[in-house]
Amino acid sequence: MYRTVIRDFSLRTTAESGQCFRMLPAGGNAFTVAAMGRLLEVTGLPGGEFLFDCSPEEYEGVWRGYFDLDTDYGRFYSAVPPDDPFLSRAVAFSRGLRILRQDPWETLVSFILSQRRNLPSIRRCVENLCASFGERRDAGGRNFFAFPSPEALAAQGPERLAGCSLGYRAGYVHGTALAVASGRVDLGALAGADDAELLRVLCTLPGVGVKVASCVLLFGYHRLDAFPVDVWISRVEREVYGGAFPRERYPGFAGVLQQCLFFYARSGGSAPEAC
DNA sequence: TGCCAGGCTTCAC
DNA sequence: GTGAAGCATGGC
Repeated sequence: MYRTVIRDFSLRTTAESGQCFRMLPAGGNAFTVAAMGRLLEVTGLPGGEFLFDCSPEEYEGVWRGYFDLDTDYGRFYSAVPPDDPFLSRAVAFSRGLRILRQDPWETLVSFILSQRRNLPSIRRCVENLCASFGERRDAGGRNFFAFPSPEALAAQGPERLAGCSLGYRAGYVHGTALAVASGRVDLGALAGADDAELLRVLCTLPGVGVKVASCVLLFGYHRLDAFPVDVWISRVEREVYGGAFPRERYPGFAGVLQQCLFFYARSGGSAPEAC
């Protein structure tokens, strides 16, 4: 067990913001996280304290980085100008949200699955994939399934993947798994590419367009300039910003604000009449 | 029951 | 180059 105080961190907001699909409520203020081939339970305590059910070494070596706890998010939020009341409300509503440093492969497949689905449905698909083709692991007496490797998914036919309720996306996942498992696309080497090159290469994968690739940049490669535009953000841009969100005003962290806007919009946030 | 969901691909034009 | 249709399935 490891107990520590963390500023500007909300488990619930981070878990429910739609950036990850295996961070689930575990009763009270606790959440379980399956990531990086590990299972973790985190509990929010009074006074900004958090209890991690892992050793101090694992916290320092794995989870501190995964939750991006060394980044000062207060700096991002305080940069929001008062002349943008909608964004100000979105940021206040999303306080404590952090952009997780997720595995690029898991992020890539998860967001291929996300197209034309809602969050509960995506979570179910991801869990189906893990239970069917992921490696069974034991975490201190609790069993869970790691996210399946590219090789494991490439070895399945699309029809077997479709058995996980992937629908027409089964072919996309299979084709992408083949490209990664064969080495045609090297997700590790792409960590050294600039944003434009990374986006370009990801868009060569089946089922990956600009939106999915942008999500992989933001959530899998921690490129905080990436700004995925989905149906919710598109709606906000159209109804609040007259066409396009001024992302150029927020160099280096527009993606953080995108996630706040997405979370706020999905939660029912709407523009005031004055906007 | 019907609409919609963190879109992408294909095919006219 | 651009716009529209088609796509599988589940949640609400």
